[in-house]
Amino acid sequence: MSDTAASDAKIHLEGRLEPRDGWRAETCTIARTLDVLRTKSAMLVIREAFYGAERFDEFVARTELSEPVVAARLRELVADGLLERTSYREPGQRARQGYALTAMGADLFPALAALMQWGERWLGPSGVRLEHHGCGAPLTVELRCEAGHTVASSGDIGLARAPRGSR
Amino acid sequence: MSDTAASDAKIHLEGRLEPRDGWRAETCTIARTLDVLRTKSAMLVIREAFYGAERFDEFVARTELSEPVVAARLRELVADGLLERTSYREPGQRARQGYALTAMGADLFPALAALMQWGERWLGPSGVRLEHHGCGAPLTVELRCEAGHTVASSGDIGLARAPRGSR
DNA sequence: ACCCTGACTTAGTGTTGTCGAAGCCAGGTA
DNA sequence: TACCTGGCTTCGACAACACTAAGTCAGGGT
Repeated sequence: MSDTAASDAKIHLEGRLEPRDGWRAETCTIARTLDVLRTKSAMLVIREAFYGAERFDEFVARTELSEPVVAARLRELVADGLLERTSYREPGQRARQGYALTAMGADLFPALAALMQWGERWLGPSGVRLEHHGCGAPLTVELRCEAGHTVASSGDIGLARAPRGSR
Repeated sequence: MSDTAASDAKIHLEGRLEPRDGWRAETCTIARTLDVLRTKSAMLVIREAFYGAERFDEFVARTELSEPVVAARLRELVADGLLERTSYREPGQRARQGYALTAMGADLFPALAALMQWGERWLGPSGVRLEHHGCGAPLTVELRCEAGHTVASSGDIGLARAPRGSR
């Protein structure tokens, strides 16, 4: 556990991310994001895409979901732009279809990694971990501000109205 | 968007996080984590806890969920150790109950922030953003390895069996 | 020409999540 | 003491999600 969390129990965002009110569900990015990742099964499909699954069967076997569910999720995720269809041909086989993450889908990686990190920390180790290719050091997800500070935990974070037109 | 993503479209974890097989659903941290965050409504409740909600009504009003659902999620999240009951008394009022994030719950912040960041990037801006208290600079979620490198995207990441007994 | 395999779809059914409306209880205020 | 408010719980109905089992279809191999 160490330094990061647990040093400050009972935080609930001091300063409270005040300007809550006035921007509700329609606006909220988290709600909108959860609408795209509709369900748990979608997350599992995406997880397997990261783990390298490409073919329908692989998704079915590895997610341990039923075929209809996998088919539905793949269709939706393609429609939403997280995955795209690819086709490939193994020698002596007919052309087959596969699925690959788009840039949009691949960019979910930090979120997946954050969930993974939380699970490792609080639900116990799983026996696998992410590491940086090349240097082999374990990966962590961190919050940093553009001024370069590493932000410890939810303590000193504020919610601000974004300056209009800023990305 | 800049440098981080989209520079490398169509990645699906090069190197493919190979050792997939042999560790399945029971083991997988992501699946276990999603079991705790059962449903979308649980995430919304946690989101509001971060935004400073403490009282039952606040959760109901702000999550826009029904009372029975909020009651059920709060009960479960308390049972799972993400929230804890508090009691407080406003002057001239009777003692009331509230809910606050525990260290375990608060530690989910990076995951929420990562989802938020993804949503802002790919689903369009919402008008709010997170910033570092004190310095006021916007926050980002980053993957870094312990050797200090910032890892661009899912490109150069590997999955390794964790050395036994490591945290 | 026939069979096989991969990639799905369709049909029927059970489970889980959510909702609105209403009810209940405890502690304060009037 | 009677009423009000916050914080729930109960009820009945509905929609979303998942599962099993079976069927379809296209292309290759034999």
